[in-house]
Amino acid sequence: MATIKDVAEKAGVTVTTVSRVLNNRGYISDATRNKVRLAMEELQYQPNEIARSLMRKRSMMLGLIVPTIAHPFFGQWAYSLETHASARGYKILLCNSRLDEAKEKDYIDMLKSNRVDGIIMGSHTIDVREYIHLGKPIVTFDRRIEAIPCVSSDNYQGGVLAAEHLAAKGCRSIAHICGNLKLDMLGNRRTEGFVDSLRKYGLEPIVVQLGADAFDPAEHEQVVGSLLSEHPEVDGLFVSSDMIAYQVMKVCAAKGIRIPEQLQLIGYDDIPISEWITPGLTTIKQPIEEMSRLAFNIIEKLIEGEGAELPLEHVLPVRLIERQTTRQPGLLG
Amino acid sequence: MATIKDVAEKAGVTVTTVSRVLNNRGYISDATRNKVRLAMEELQYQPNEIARSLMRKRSMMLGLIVPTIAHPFFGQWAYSLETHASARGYKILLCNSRLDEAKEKDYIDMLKSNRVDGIIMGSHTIDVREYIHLGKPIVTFDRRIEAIPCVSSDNYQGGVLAAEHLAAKGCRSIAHICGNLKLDMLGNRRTEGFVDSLRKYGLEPIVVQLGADAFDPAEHEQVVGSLLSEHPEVDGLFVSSDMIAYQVMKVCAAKGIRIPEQLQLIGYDDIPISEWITPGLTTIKQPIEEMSRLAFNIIEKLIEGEGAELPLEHVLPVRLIERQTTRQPGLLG
DNA sequence: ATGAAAGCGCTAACAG
DNA sequence: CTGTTAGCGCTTTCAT
Repeated sequence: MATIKDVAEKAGVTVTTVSRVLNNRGYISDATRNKVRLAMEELQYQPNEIARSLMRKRSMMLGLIVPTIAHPFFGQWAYSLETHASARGYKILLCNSRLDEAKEKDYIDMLKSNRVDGIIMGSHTIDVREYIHLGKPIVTFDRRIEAIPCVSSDNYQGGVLAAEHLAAKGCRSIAHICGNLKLDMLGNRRTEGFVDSLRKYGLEPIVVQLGADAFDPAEHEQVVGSLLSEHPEVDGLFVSSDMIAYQVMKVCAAKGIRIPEQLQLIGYDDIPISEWITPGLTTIKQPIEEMSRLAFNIIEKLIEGEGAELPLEHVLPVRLIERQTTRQPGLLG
Repeated sequence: MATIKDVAEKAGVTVTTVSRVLNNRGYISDATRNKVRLAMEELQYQPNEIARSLMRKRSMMLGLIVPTIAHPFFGQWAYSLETHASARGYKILLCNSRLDEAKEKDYIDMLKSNRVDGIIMGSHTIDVREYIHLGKPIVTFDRRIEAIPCVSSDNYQGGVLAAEHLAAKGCRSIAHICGNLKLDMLGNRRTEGFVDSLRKYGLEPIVVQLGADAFDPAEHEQVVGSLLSEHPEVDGLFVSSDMIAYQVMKVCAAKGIRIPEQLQLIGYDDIPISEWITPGLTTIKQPIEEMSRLAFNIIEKLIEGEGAELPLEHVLPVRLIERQTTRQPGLLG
């Protein structure tokens, strides 16, 4: 590939001059500017961003760590994030941590070595907590770590909404399936909100945690299966993601449990499909677009050194989307 | 951040020596090696990969261009790809082209400027075809461009399988919804295979194309809606992605069309949810894992300069997964 | 076994 | 308005 030097020689000027027209800095006569432009054209010159990054100490790269981009929620989130980032000239380095401590650490090291300007973490395990003392802008999603800014949706409120909805729909025997509560994610507050709220109604839900491998469908199915077998009396179920809700549907279909007549179901996230399938999934909608925009804005501010006055917690509202996996008003018993 | 120079000073050696222990090259006494190691520890030194890339002319970065990572198929694909890449020390730069010509070009320029070692294109528009004369390793997914290696699944066969299945299930009035055929993607062969095959049965399907904005749910819904309104006789429908199949389900639910009794439906991709929902979606499964591994292997070979003997087309088999949106054997009329 | 020096491609004073 | 020079952090001959 042509370098700035090649362009300079072809145009009969020095590299400084070429650099000037490249960056629109300082005075250049139209004549030389045109000569340089022409040389660039002819050589199909493309400035080497690696060299620029080295010089400027600014890579315009952001590290994005998610548990897995294959999960629809993180896919949408990453999409929005990348859209905002690229609109501002930032590129995204994609990392799938699989919620694995060692991998997370390796990715963080990798991102530091590659001198990304900032890191957006949608994933962190227990161990990574004390590990993040990189004097580098970070923002987390749904994970509070010390003095690191965090954007999340109102998980507690999401749990409350689900609880109130099931209670209002007449459920008496309620269960809840959530991710591993040991992972210390704000998502756990969904469970807290749900349980706290139900207790106000004098109800005590059965709570089941999924294993450490948070994205193993087979394990999920097994957990759902034994819950419904051991507790056939359950008539209301709140799960912590739409994906799990679908697995509940599968198990129910196999067991002949009708939704919502015998079991009312509420998911979390509101991924696009939830609106399309039959019965439509009642779920708690997270404001993905706002969350990703906010996360980007924060990291950009941090990079620009304007992070001082930013609050650490950014909690965005959620809302319950009522569809057909919970009973319709007319059918209320 | 500490530089190699800081380490050298702290250890009382020159940068050359530090570089040596960093790269395990040449002779170093154990004594100095340890001194250097210690200094690195104390300074929390992390080699600057940007400087290394500049020097080595090798960034260990791969550009990944997809229409949108928010689509479950590309999400899964990108996940697998990143898994293979990171296992071999490569990083992934994520680009969402939105199937927009201008954006694609910009991304390609960006990737060239950033000196990625190779590009994996899961997206290309008409215009980008002649644009790709970057003397850089590329592999495409589902898109044949001149002398560029391409991995795809057997799209034509996918169409054939769908046609045979619908015909065997007794459908007489068949329709097909596909992406924009102008986009010259191998995915179009699904339509060809489908139509060719049906004609052998003396059937002529109605073919409806989606608009240019391939991922606009509202538009999809509208297209599906008018197809089913204008052709109430349709009893078999093959759509080119599971996501569209779900929208068909929504429209059918609204119109009171029962699946599979009145309308049999086949999707494409076999995203995870398709197995869980009720009725389970009959669909054509693409071997995502193999396709991503192959794509990575090819790009790696290309980067290593061993691409000469590689064939240009890599077509992997698909298979039909029969579920409940097509009639069960026992119910055959 | 270690060091000195040049250079990767680019930017940024400082001259003139 | 343009050129000279130094340097970003690292690797790599070539000496010693």
